[in-house]
Amino acid sequence: MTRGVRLTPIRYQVLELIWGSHKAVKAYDLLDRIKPLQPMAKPATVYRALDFLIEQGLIHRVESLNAFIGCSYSGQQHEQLLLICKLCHEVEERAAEKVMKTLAREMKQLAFVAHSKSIEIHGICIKCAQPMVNQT
Amino acid sequence: MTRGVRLTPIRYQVLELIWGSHKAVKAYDLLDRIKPLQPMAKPATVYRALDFLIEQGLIHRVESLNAFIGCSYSGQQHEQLLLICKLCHEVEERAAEKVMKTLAREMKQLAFVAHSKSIEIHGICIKCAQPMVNQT
DNA sequence: AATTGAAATGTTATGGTATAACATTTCAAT
DNA sequence: ATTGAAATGTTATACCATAACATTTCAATT
Repeated sequence: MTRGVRLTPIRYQVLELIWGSHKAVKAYDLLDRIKPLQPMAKPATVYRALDFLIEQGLIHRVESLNAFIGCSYSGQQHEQLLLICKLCHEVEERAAEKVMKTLAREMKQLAFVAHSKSIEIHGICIKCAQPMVNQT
Repeated sequence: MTRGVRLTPIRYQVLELIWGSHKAVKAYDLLDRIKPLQPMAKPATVYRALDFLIEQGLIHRVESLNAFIGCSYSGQQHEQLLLICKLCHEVEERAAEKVMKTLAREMKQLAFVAHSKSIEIHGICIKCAQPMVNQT
């Protein structure tokens, strides 16, 4: 039986597109952008690749945007929060260990067994806030 | 100019339906369920009511479910996390002040100005875990 | 009581997101 | 060469959400 995980051309192309953007990417935008490479591509093509990449921990789904972002800590731990800038739309991933620890303590206290977490913060990133400061 | 906020029949009916459920409710389910009361109702009818109720802080959108849940702390603070049980599908809202404080500290350190937060934890709630324990 | 203007609702249409179901192909292990 | 699971192709459809414009409601004003 084959046991190796296969990063096929389609999957790789989707991954490249996602990793090439610091903004979250939408499934149908991905579809448009892989069509030149994979003229046969249809929604299912993209969604299957996305499912695979998420399973492998190579990308994350951004629930509040219905979009996808490359994982900055691939292979490592899998607790992170996402900082989503309303201005530049860039998404930053942070491990935020203290937050996660506090959260874990809280869950334990409530006897809630967490399987997965979606922590998404919308606001203004430092790069977008800085220029405003300079306009004194 | 009218300044009072108006909880019209449609809005009230939608709110009642959402508050009557401990599970997150989908927009089109709401549509089906208000149709007996409001035969004219269409998707926009429901989505407008939902927008209003969210603005007023009476309900929350559950991003990871594309669904809506009543707010347990209406009118008060508005930092909360949602615990979503995979088994019974009930959603519990928690203020989790320690978590929020830790998160605020983290945001400050990163100079990220948070406007809104979506913190959704999927797992098994205490009520659903308990029965398993009893099956010794 | 009539006027008025904003808020709310009615209505039609469409766009965006995602998956089910079944057919076919690929590919590594045998 | 065979084979069987994984991947992909293909068609269809379901689900989620909003745009745009028409009409109605209703409280404040005249």
